[in-house]
Amino acid sequence: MVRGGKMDELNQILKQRRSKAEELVELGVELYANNFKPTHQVKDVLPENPDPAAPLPGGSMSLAGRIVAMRKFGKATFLHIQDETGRLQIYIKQDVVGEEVYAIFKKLDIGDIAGFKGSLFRTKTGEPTLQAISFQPITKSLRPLPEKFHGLTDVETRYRQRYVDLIVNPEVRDTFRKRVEIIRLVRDFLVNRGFMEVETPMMQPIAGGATAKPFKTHHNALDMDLYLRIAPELYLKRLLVGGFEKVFEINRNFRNEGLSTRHNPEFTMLEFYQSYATYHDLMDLTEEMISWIAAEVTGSMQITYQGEEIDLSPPWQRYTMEQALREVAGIEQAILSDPEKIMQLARDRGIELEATAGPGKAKTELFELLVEEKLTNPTFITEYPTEISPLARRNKDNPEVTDRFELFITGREIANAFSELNDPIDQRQRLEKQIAERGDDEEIFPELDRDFVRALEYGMPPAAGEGIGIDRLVMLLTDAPSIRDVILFPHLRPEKG
RNA sequence: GGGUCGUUAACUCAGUCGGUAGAGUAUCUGCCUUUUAAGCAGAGAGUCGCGCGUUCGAGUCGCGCACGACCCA
Repeated sequence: MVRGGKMDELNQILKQRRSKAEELVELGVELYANNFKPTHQVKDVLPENPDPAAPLPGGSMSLAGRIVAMRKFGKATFLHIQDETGRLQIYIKQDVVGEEVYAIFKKLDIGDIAGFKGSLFRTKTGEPTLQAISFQPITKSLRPLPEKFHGLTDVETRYRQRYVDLIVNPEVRDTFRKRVEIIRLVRDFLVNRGFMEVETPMMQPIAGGATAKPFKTHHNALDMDLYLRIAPELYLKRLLVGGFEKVFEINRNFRNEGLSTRHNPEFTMLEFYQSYATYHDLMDLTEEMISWIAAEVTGSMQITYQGEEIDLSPPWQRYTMEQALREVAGIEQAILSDPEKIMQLARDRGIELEATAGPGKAKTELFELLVEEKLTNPTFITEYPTEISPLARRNKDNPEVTDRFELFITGREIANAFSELNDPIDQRQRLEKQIAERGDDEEIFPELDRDFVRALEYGMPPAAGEGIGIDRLVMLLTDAPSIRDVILFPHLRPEKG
């Protein structure tokens, strides 16, 4: 839906607001003043105790905020202002502020930002209220806010004009506060365990570390193509070679693929790497980190996601992929053990296997089809086939699988981790094999990252690394149905086509 | 990419069988000094997403397009 733009110039309400603004100027009011200094925020003056008898802070105070509701009674008005910390009722009446000041006040609109000075009292319903002795218009609003009762619900407008969404929908503000808190907690958790936060290139000459289509861009001065990174992995491992033993990065990745309730083209990823650790160590760490964050953010390790009860208290279920196919999907071991039979089963289920695909690929596809969505409570899946895990270390006892896990919660992949492959010769062969098998899609794996292999040749300590999709974690902990609800400005097509 | 649904006033939504475009909130005017979805009386406000077609006549029917949501790939 196309809204805004030149049509608005004709709109009655906008005209009225502009003419009110002119009237205020004629009365000597500065429409966009910047000299009001609030002494308090709403949270400072409201008692934590909702008891209507709780004592209120005394004395004179001044607060600023956006006017979000107004009830006018001729010569007196009740209004609510909203600042970052909450809403406060204000009572302003003519015989206190004087006729001239009150006449100016009457020209304010819902949506304007204003400052009020006064002292607190309780109304007869017990609501803490600022009795204004003076006020100052601070910022004139030329556009009306959405209706007070239903608010703004149109999702398109909410995403396009997130600023309006944030003004009128307190739960949206809460979600993004929680997002910030979750990221801070992740950071605290890792820093407290001796991890060092680093920044690695967002623009890379070779977009490696994952299998995805990258965005392409161009550096003019160097006259070279660059790719927005699809993962920081290969750079973080270079740092392990360099001698930093525990590193992490929380930053954006970019993937040039479809959009959905779980995919935004740019999304936030945590990746961390720990030298001398294995993927088993990271399962323990992940359990501890996510359950702790959940308790900090939601107050409990038992959460509800879209009506489903999720128990995040450790220990979490751990299955090998074969176990999951057996226990959750009910596939017989005789089939799982037979490469021909498992590939046939995959084809029978409608999975298209490329000529180069082996039984590992078939198992992975069957897992995604039959098991993933059933993993509601946190579940680690281990022993991913080597053929789909080019960067992971082979299992010592069974080279067909890797020392890798993925974590699923609410049927969605939340984390992916493995003991890192640090044998440069094996690494080179596996990357070359993957490039050879990439098919006709040349945008994926454009070429071998020779410098990465060279780094491994200097010797990378044994390490385990993990990626956690921060957006999905935030969705889980804020009960958000769509990734767009946890990204402030999600990607949308332009308004005017 | 495919399917389904949606797009009407600033916001939230009605709109019957194809026959003058509706409500609540918001806005404006008047009354109103403890209200809180304040109240009472009155008023103004529309490119019915865009285009083409069918028809005497289209918000309504058909086709196309745009944007969005959900499902599928």
